[in-house]
Amino acid sequence: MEKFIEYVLQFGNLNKQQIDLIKSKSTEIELRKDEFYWEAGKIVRQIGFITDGVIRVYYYDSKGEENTRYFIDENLLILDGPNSQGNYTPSEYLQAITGCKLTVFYKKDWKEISDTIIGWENIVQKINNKQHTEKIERRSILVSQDAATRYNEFIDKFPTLANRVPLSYIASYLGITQSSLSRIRKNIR
Amino acid sequence: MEKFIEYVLQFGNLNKQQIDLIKSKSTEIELRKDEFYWEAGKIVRQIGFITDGVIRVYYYDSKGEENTRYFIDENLLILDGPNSQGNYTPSEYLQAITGCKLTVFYKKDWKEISDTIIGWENIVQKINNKQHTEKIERRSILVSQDAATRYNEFIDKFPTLANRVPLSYIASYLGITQSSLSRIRKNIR
DNA sequence: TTCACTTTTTGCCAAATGGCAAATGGTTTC
DNA sequence: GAAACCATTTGCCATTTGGCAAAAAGTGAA
Repeated sequence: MEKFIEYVLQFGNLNKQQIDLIKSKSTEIELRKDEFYWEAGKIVRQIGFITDGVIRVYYYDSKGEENTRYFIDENLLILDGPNSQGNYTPSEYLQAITGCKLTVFYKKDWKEISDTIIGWENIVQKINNKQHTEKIERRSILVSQDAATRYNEFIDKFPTLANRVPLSYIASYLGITQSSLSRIRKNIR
Repeated sequence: MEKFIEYVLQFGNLNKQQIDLIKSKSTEIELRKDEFYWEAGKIVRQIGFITDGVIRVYYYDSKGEENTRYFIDENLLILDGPNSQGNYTPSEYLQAITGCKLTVFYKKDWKEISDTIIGWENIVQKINNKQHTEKIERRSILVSQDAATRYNEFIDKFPTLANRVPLSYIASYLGITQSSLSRIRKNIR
């Protein structure tokens, strides 16, 4: 919980009363390895903030191939549809690839926070924009560099992940086959 | 101008008075081919909406190579920093690659619209989120598919562009060399 | 038209990557 | 420990892509 507050305070000020409101509406949950946070086609009922662990976001492309779009790690706010109102049904899967801890807010409570705290929407928007920008920048690297460089970028960004998650996930994120990734790792050794 | 109003109305309702306010604050500008809309390092002073033409977004990577991050075409709202407030200095270049027409709003006027029209920020946020999502999805395709497929996606998305802009821009967007792209086009013919 | 300049295509070869299958290594279950 | 199962590495070869330079095609100015 504290992690979430601390994170939010980077984007705007909150007084004690407001912080208490947020705390009172939050719930801590844990996901076991391989458990899903979202599943494509199922309505999303909560807003989540990852405090520990890593989640993998993937989808199925037009050929039915599974594609890892990105990994999301600590200090990331998982909003849902455009503005977290109404029902949202994602087309992606969000799966915990390590044990994860999240601070979550049910839609109704989130709305109450929005309605009560002036400036809350603005803060959330700032966070959302920052996250989007980072995602696009990371994706850009994945397009313009060769596979070994892409893998190194991945290692820089997720140093603890390289040896903890299936190679196939990483390969799919980098846009190469598992065999190629295995050979790249061999060369680095 | 009408194009902008029409676009905005897809995301929320506005009454005549509100529409008139927006119209009164807008300016139409044109960019000649190759002219810059943004330049890295220069403060952005306006919010723009493209009604005609195509703009290329590029940056220089750590090796000093120019990389085309994406093309933006009609009906795209070019916001600046997280919430279009204060001064924002981009690290990207936005260059018109065809003649372009834009509806623009100066920061001060944009703020007045925000302050006057209740729900405006919400509409803008919806637009922004939609645009971000589309960008990420397009980038995803660029990572997971082979070069010919990527080029076909590009043609689908920007059918009029293929023969109007330098090959090097397209190649850089697709993450391949110009020679490779030339060969891919040869195979398609 | 001719010249100068830029963009695109092509040839050649090296390097990177994919596809497939077998071998190896690790983990879990009984 | 043995067997079954899954993940990773490796070999082999075909295909794709890159790097470089020259040729060809296109463009604009005089």
